[in-house]
Amino acid sequence: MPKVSQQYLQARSSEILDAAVVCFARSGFHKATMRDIVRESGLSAGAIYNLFSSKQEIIAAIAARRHDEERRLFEEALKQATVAKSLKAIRDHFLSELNSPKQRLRRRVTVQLWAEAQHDSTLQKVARDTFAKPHKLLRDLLTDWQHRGEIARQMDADAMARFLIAAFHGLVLQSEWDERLAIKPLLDIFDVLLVAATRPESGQPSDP
Amino acid sequence: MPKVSQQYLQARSSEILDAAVVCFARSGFHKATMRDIVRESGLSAGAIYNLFSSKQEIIAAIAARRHDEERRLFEEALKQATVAKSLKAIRDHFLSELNSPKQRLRRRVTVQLWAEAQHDSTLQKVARDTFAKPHKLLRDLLTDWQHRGEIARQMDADAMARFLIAAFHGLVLQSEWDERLAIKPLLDIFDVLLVAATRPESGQPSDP
Amino acid sequence: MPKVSQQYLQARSSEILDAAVVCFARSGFHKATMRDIVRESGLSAGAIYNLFSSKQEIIAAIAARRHDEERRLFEEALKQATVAKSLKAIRDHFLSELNSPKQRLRRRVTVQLWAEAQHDSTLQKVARDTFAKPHKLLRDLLTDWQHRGEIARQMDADAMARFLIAAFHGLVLQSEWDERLAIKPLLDIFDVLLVAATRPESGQPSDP
Amino acid sequence: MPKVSQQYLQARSSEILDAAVVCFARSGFHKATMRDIVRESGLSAGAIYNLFSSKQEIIAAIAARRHDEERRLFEEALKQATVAKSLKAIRDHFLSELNSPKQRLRRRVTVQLWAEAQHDSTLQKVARDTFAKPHKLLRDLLTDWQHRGEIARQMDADAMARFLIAAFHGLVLQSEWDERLAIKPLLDIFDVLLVAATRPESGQPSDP
DNA sequence: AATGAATGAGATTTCATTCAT
DNA sequence: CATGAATGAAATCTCATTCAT
Repeated sequence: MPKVSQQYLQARSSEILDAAVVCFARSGFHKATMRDIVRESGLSAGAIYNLFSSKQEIIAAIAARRHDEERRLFEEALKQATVAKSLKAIRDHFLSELNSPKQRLRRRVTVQLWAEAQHDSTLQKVARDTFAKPHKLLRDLLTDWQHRGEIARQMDADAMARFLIAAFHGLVLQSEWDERLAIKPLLDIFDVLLVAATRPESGQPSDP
Repeated sequence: MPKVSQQYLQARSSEILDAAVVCFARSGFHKATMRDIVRESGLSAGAIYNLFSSKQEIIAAIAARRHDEERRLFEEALKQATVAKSLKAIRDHFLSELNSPKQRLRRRVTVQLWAEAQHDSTLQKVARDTFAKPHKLLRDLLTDWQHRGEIARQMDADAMARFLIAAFHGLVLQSEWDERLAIKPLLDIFDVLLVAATRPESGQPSDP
Repeated sequence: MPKVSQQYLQARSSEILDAAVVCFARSGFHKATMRDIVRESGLSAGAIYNLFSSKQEIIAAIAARRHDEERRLFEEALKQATVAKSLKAIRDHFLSELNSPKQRLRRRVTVQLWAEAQHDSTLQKVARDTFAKPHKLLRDLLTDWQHRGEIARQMDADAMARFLIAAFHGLVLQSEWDERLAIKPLLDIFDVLLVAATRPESGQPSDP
Repeated sequence: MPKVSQQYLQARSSEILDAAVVCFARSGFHKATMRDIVRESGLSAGAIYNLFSSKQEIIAAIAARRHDEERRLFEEALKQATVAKSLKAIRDHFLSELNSPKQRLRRRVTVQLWAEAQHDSTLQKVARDTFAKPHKLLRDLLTDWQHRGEIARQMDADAMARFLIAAFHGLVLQSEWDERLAIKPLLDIFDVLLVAATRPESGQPSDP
């Protein structure tokens, strides 16, 4: 007979992570103290250390949670009927998230994870995967499109996928620097890029 | 009549910042200690504190230096004879920097500055400016192109500039995650996007 | 339901203050280090900082404790049946304390508090109060005596109270400079002053 | 041939001590830094260290200067024609100094010297002497008076001198705590005490 | 299981003093 | 002699983590 249900533990863990995200978004990984997280979560230090063996592990758990969400999101998008619709779903998700106040904390912590991953091999692995998996899915989507002939064959799908994801990441930063980032024009730019890719002749870029 | 020349002090400051960048790139702003910087610089703690009144101020000075370099770089690019050449200079600079080992430390610290700026108003201001100035210059460059009729008028120059810079920033992250990021395909993608912009629905080809 | 009782915390605080007094008496506020206090108290740095948020706050707590003791002491003295007995109690307390070795540490720290209060507004307030309350009580005691006609009406009770307290304070210094200060002759001088006050020019002898 | 005249050095030393007194009065011995004194004096660190080999030595020189002034003052007072006039001169000097704004810095530093002397044997010696010499002179003055029969023989001249000096010292503290200390009533109290001493019968104190 | 007081290594910063120029 | 940049020992305080209750 388990002392507490698995479910209870998971809920408890989740609460802790939520509290930690609030603290980290507010003060950063290093300025936020365990005491802050204790206070924010309403639990005790001991209770937290029963579920996470260190502050670093809390950060890792946040990163892992992010990773899962990202993966699920891409998987959802890929269920669309056509490649075009899938791309549109991805586009819409990322861009609309950009100035959702509800996602603000999440975005702030994401930027910190990029920095922290430089010096923590666990986070590094998660960060790489969080990029690699969507990158692969997006690349395959574009490749699929190419094979169907709807997109220039000479277009490098891998690079295009990289480029799109890079832009999404860069826009996360811009949403930090500019509270009221206009999304609509960015949606259009995104489309321009994809439309460009669908014009075979554009595959041979001119010298701008 | 100062005992030591302005030039000497500037050189000394610069040495300190270089040492600090090495330490910060290696361990991160928070795990790198002042003692590390003292050791790396070969100076004494006091000598450093004569020029910078806190660790945070060293970080701010690194950010300011970055800001200046970025600005100078864009100004150089804008001296090119044509808009197309200016864009090419910018593209080449950013993309070639991406896997220059010499710039590796710099890139790592840049990512940390993004995170740190969230909780330090001085850095925040510098970060915003470091984005805003290039953004404005690039936007004006594209607008200029539009006015000359070499680019579709319905293209939103502001958003396009944002998007390009976002991609550069995002690629800085990817260069962290993938040591051997292939640059050539990305150069091509960049061109595709610009070509796309020059080939509006009206189908009028742009300046080659 | 606190994990440790209020009483326990108070006892712990008191131990820390005792240890601090030993260190401060030995080396002075500035030459005594927190490490000294940690060692002397047998606790850890963290345990001390849980109860006092800075070294300065420890000093303030010592001053406050002194203030309370002084107040209590005067209140005790005032419970005596007659004004004359109250004055005698006060006189005896202050003068006998002067070369009590047990109070030696306390006296040394008192002198330091006078100096420290010049540059710390919290201590300044406490120092002022520690003087003002006894001064008021003593003044009122003397005034009471005047109203009963047992002391010359032209005597300035406020100034007399000031003068007596000044002498007590000055003798604290002398006890520093002269380890074997003779108390008896000072008791006599004190009485002379009071007797003088009771024999105004009108030559009416006072209450014996 | 002396590089610089003796006189010049003395003037320079004096300037340094003046600057130091300003700094010490403002911030206390420990919070005032050598850099503060350098700035206040308008000299360089090296120039100061040529004349004083340490900060502690500057403090000692301030104490010594005080000592000399005090001694000179008493010697002046003793030149008066009668004992009564000498006492009056001493009384007037000390009490009038109490709220002279010009002497304010001096008084503040005096209090600090009392504290500092506890942990510096050089200062301790000076402090003791600064008390002992006036004490002896005052005691002898009172004894002289006794021998002339103008004061009760059973009065303890030593204790009376101690008591008076104690009161002067205590009033220095009160002038710190009460910016507008009224002097006149204190002058009167002082006189009452001396008058009491001149009444032989008061030598046998009653029990107050 | 839960609690939160205690731990103590280690971080940043200061500042009296020196000495090359 | 004067200067003031450099030194570096040492001080205060923090905070992730533990463990007796």
